[in-house]
Amino acid sequence: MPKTSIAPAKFTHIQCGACPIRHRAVCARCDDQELSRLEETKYYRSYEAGQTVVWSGDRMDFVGSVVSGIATLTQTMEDGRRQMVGLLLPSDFVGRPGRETAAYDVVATTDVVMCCFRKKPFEDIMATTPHVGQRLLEMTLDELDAAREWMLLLGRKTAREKIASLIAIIARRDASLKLAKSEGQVVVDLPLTREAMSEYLGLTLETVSRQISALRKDGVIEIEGKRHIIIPDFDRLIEEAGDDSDGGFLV
Amino acid sequence: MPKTSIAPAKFTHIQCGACPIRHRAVCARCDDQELSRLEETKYYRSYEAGQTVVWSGDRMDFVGSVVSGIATLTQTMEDGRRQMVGLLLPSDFVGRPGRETAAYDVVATTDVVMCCFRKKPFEDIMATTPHVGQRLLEMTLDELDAAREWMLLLGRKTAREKIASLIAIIARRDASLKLAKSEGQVVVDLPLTREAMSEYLGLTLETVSRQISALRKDGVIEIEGKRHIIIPDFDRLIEEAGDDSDGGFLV
DNA sequence: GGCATTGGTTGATCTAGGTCAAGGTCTGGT
DNA sequence: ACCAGACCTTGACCTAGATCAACCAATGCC
Repeated sequence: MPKTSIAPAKFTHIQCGACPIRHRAVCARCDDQELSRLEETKYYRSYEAGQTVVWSGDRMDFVGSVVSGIATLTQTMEDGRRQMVGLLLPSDFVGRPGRETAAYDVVATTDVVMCCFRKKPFEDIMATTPHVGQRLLEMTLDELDAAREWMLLLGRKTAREKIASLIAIIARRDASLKLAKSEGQVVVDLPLTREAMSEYLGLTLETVSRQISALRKDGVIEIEGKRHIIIPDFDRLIEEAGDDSDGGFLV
Repeated sequence: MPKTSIAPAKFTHIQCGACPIRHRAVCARCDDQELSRLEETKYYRSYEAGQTVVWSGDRMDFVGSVVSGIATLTQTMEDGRRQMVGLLLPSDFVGRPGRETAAYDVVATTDVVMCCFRKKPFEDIMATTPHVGQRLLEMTLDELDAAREWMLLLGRKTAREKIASLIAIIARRDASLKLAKSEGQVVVDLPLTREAMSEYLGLTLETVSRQISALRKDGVIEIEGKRHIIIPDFDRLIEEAGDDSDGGFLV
């Protein structure tokens, strides 16, 4: 495609044309030259469920975003205590421009496809294309907000509130939500094992299991199988989560 | 001291000439025009210890950075449980470009001087001056890292480890460190009450008090008065903090 | 100087959640 | 069909930290 004159506000997305979710993607109004420079270095990688994408401390020479599946960022202490510090859903960004080595373990929780860019060219484009950096700033600020909400959860919520919060958080970001919500109830498929939930919430997996059972017994949620959850009354769940600010979403 | 000619390679900082700490400030290599645009909207505000700078949910039409003193970001649940989610030391940035209302209570823990810019002009400058956004991205990424370290602390560390971690964190950012370190021991003045510490750490203030006493009894720290702490062996403190990655600082 | 207030310590007791242990259920492989 | 292994649940018991309460030491105010 030949470069035409000054295009009228082209909204292009760095990651790729194929990535289904655009609204949170690293996006830019790039001209063709910029786009092609990125396209050159773009590539896809797939990971199987359970596979580690990068180990904390390892050299990480790419950045990217999750196209499909779910990955986590986790910190580990010497004695093995683990705390999840990031939950990466499709469209989320991975990697830090300007950093050499990974600061956290990145693990594929389900099968994951990622859209990657080698870091060096990406950084070059960031330096020359303000849009990219601006979008990245926006996304990083969102992540910081999420981290702070998460800190309240870790520091002050009870186990029951933590579980309710997690279910609400996942429900809010789950695509299935929009469909099911209109039918009066919210349905979620938990993409995490009980152990992963415990690492997210700062609990043991036994406590997670018990509190899920308790919420079921009290009618806050219904469970089919292990992972499929029906929320008959979302407001009730929010109440159980003890959320003050509900993330400004869906209430 | 009279102002001399145009300094070579102007590294100017948005916040102001007076702000003592420059390395973490929102900095830019601005030309004179850009600088003057910012100068126009710059102003200082002082707050007394204990005073609330902004309430969560309030309109916040400025951004700024801490010049002196210490402020905190805190989240509160309906029933009054409180969790600190940000500790703002001199040079730290406050406020989120692109957001209308404050998401957290901002409280001056000590007397605080802040260097502020009205948000609208600041955002305009961000849009036209890439350096500013780039610096802000860098700072936000640092904050995100700090938040994730904090999440590990909240989710997995024992009360004793939390206290040791907090002392280490403050010591690392304390200016007095450099002097004292060279003399073989590290000296810190805790800028927080026991209650503020408990809100930082997700503990009660009684537990904070007890664990500080315990660390003193075990010789990890020495205490003069209530707030003045001497760390005879910083490595020992780090060990007590259970830190895996020690923030890449001072070890 | 007396007294209230704020910030801190310490003790006694209670409990939410951790730990240890025994099963249960599902899935895939042979 | 049987088995192994991952994943989950539930029970019994224990402990770190919360809660409740008394008290101490500065500081500021009249």
